[in-house]
Amino acid sequence: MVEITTQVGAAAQPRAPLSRQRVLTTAVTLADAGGAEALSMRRIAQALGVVPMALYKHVANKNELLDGMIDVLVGEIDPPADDTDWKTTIRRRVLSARRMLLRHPWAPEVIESRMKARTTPTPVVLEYLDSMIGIFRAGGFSIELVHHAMHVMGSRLLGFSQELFEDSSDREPDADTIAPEEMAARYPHLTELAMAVAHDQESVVGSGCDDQSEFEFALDLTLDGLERLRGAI
Amino acid sequence: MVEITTQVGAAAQPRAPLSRQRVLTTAVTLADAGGAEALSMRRIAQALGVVPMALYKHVANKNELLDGMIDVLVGEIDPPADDTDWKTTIRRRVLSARRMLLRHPWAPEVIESRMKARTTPTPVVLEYLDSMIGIFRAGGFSIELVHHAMHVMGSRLLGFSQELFEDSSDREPDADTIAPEEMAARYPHLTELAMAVAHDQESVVGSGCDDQSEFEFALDLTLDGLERLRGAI
DNA sequence: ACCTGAACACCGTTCAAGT
DNA sequence: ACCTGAACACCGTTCAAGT
Repeated sequence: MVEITTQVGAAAQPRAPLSRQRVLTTAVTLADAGGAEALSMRRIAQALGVVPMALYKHVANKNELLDGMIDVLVGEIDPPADDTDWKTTIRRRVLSARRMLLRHPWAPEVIESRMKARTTPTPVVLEYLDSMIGIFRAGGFSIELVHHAMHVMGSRLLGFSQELFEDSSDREPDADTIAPEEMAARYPHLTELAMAVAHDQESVVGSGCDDQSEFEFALDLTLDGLERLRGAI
Repeated sequence: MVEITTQVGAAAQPRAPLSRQRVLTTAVTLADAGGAEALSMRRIAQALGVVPMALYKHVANKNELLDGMIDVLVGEIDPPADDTDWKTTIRRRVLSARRMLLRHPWAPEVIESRMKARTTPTPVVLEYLDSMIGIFRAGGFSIELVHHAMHVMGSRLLGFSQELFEDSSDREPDADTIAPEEMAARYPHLTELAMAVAHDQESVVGSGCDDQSEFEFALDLTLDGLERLRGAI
């Protein structure tokens, strides 16, 4: 009964042989479905129909697996266009990174935790950063200003500077829900802002705040600020 | 033997009675020393000389404990000055938040993970955000622009927009160290930048990149950009 | 009524015993 | 030589048994 899957072929190999790539993409799929907390060596192995120890032939340990997953994500970011100005190229690429991130909401947390620990980013990430720097340089930025620019862009380079709070659906149940009138009394400014935003978009069904255009607003404010400094620093 | 610590006093109570505050500050101290991964209910209990289950009288579960720890950190941010303009007030407060964060390097990861999950931020965080919004409003910002501003500031409000990579000391050992000449060949732009930064600060002993001034550069670029829009939006 | 030890259902990773 | 089951040292949390 247990042997059913392997006894058919002459070579007696599992249907699709395990590979680093297959381990990584399975892990990404698992995280997409269940979040970062659903990622365990044991569960990945189970999803692949394999004993947990089999994974250790393809990744040294869990941290290396997480690094590999980040590489998979960076690979999903569109390559730079080479037929337009620096600003458009950077803008498109960052927005592509953001789209990637929306497909993998667990990524910021994992990237955050891994960037704290690693000695050097993986070659894939280095290549990506190098390419970004190259775009600024080709656009006429001094190396000093490029350095500032990379810091200013910060995590936006990888598609996020985290929204302080995710949208309201899909949350843990809230223990201490507060009455709206008490909310308004205690946090008057927050309430004013929430009402203004809601009123602004009364036609839209959603959360009352368009994260995408807010992201673009921040991105453009930053890019415009950098452009103003180009040549001056 | 086991009874030694409790049999002395008449009331037979542990030396310092457990309290939510003591649980939280102990957890913060533990994380400061060992990072986010060192934070376990069992270890916190051990540090308090208590059985793990005793913690559950003061926090509902680990997530609520993490939220409580974030509240402790927000409490460390200096209150706003009220004798100066909006820009100085925001700037000082954000820099105070950043100093808090430098004392607690595990915080961004924890904040990131908790903000993904919670329904509503804790009252302490809400109060902090409300106060920030109030400063912008008092500075003559329209509610629409304040909304944009809060998004633009993003995680910088809590003292971080994460440095993509931490400084080089205190890292995991690096498996695949690369030869400098191969580094230069593969990542020319990255190398140019690294060299320029190193040369820039040859007098300084440290990592060759002043994170503090880079943070301030990004902060000021953002604040200046917002000021330019004040009144226009 | 209160407290808590043991237990449950998990982890990542090691390692020796099996083929 | 290769593979892997069992084991180790952990988790967060439940719950019944003890006082």
